[in-house]
Amino acid sequence: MVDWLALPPLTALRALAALSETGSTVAAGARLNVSHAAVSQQVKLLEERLGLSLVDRSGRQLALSAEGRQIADAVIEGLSGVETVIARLTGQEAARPLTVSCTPAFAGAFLLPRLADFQKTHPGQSLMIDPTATLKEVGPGGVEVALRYGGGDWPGLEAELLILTPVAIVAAPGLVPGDGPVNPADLSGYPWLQELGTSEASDFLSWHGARLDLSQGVTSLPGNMVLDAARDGRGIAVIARAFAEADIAAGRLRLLYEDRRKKGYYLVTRPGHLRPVARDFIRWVRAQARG
Amino acid sequence: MVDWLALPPLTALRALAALSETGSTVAAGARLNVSHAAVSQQVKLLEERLGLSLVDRSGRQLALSAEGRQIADAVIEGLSGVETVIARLTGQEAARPLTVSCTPAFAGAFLLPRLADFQKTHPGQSLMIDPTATLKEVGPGGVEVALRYGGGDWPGLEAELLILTPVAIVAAPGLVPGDGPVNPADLSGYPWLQELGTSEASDFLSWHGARLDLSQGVTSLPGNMVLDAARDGRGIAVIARAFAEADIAAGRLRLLYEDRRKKGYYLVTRPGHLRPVARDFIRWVRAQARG
DNA sequence: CTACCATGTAAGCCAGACTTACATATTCAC
DNA sequence: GTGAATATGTAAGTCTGGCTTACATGGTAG
Repeated sequence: MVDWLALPPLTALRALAALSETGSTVAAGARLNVSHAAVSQQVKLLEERLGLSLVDRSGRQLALSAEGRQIADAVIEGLSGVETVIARLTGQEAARPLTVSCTPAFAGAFLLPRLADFQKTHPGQSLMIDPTATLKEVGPGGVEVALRYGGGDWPGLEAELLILTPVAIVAAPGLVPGDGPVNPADLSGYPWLQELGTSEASDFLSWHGARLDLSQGVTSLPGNMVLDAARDGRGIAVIARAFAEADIAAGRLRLLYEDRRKKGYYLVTRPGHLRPVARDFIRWVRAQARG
Repeated sequence: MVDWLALPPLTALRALAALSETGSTVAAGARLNVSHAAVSQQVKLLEERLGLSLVDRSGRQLALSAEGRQIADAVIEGLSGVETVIARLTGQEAARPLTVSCTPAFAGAFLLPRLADFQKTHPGQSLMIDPTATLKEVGPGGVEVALRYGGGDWPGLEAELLILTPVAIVAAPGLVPGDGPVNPADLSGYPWLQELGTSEASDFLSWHGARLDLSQGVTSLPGNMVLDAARDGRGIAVIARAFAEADIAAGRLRLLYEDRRKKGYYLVTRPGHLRPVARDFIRWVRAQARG
């Protein structure tokens, strides 16, 4: 147990150590990036504090006394250990790939198609994508950035809105003819489509399930196959509107209903420091979302 | 080789270490005698500096991350080593007897008769007397204080005049009758007396030797026997005047000649810090010399 | 003798370290 | 549920330890 209050000023110990390494106040000052006078005064203060003679001043050049040397050696050894640990940790951290957690929908629709650009604009930075339907634990040493769909209110985490996009119900015009919004409760007798392994649609369905006619079943399909099946008129799709936007605009899909809740894709991080690679990634994702 | 400039602020490292020991900014602050806010800010600065997340802030109470713990452990270990060395050195130094070097004449005439008083007024302090005719090396770890006879100009050392006392030539009035000063060259046919093992008289004799009649020889006697022999008329004594002062005043010895050179007994130390026991001793000797 | 270099000291400056005040969140007891 | 206690963070102001600057002294080399 170190008695912190009894320990002499660390600045003075450091000055003695640098003097020990160099044998000169001028050189020690250069090492510490201070003037020789600062070193001289710190060492003198240390002598007074400890009641020891740490320096032999009988010659023109200073020499450390036996006591001075012992203390300086201990300081150098101690702080050398600290330096080593820090170098190891910051080195590890710098080299470790960034782990990004996101839904498979987002990975497939947004991230993977753009990954080559990130790698081109950020050479040497590596990325690991952890595709999960649920929010993974976010924090140092694991998932550092999550791209999640939701309302942005994850407790203990910081969330920055990336793309505001509600869940939408869409269908091919041929399947559900007509114009304008439809009350979801009126959509009966249709098969439903959702994306396999994501939470966006299933959250919506579990929220609205009591009010929908799901008697014809809900089919879960992976990735873009939901959109394909919807366009082909094989069912009503529940999907994040952003992903259906192009088809809606082109008239291939009709927007039947849009969820009122403000939901979207967020950049989610844990409060605390982010590594440079994480910060780079966040900046890049922002730019990509802005398009 | 520690890269001093790359090392983070030692104050911040210390704050992290104290936080690691306590798990609370408030308790760490108490340990360091600073406010909790100081600890909080230092740790945060350290995180920013290193680009690492050192603390897990997800709960009410702080917990160190794996990295934070590693660094804190290294700091504690390193400074604990420094603390141990310092404790050992200051402990040793405090307990080590003070070594005082002086001429046998001074030891016999001044120091030893008074030693009981020093020991009475400074319980627990121990003294070692190193009686030598010549000036011993003065410095930390060895002779810390010397009581020397001379002109006070020892290079590289600090000298404080204690007793100004020239060398004197004295003799019993019966041996050398008369009154007033005598030219030393006129003292021929007499045997001479000096103190054995001291430098005061022998320095004088070697300085004046060419001008004195030493044909009847120079007898070296220990300690007070010089004064005894002089009083008995067995020879002319060369001695520091201070030691013959009482006999001169009482008329037992006649002052024949007094050296012009300003010489005396000096407290001699090496520049640098003195241990408390050395400082106590010096203070005491001063008081004793003042009478 | 001059120039250069090393160290020490004193005095003034100033930025890092700290305090203080306030805010927010959590926990506990009633 | 409410209020009190406790923990941490943040911002802004304070202050003092650490530093710079200027000067002095001493040693060395040419």
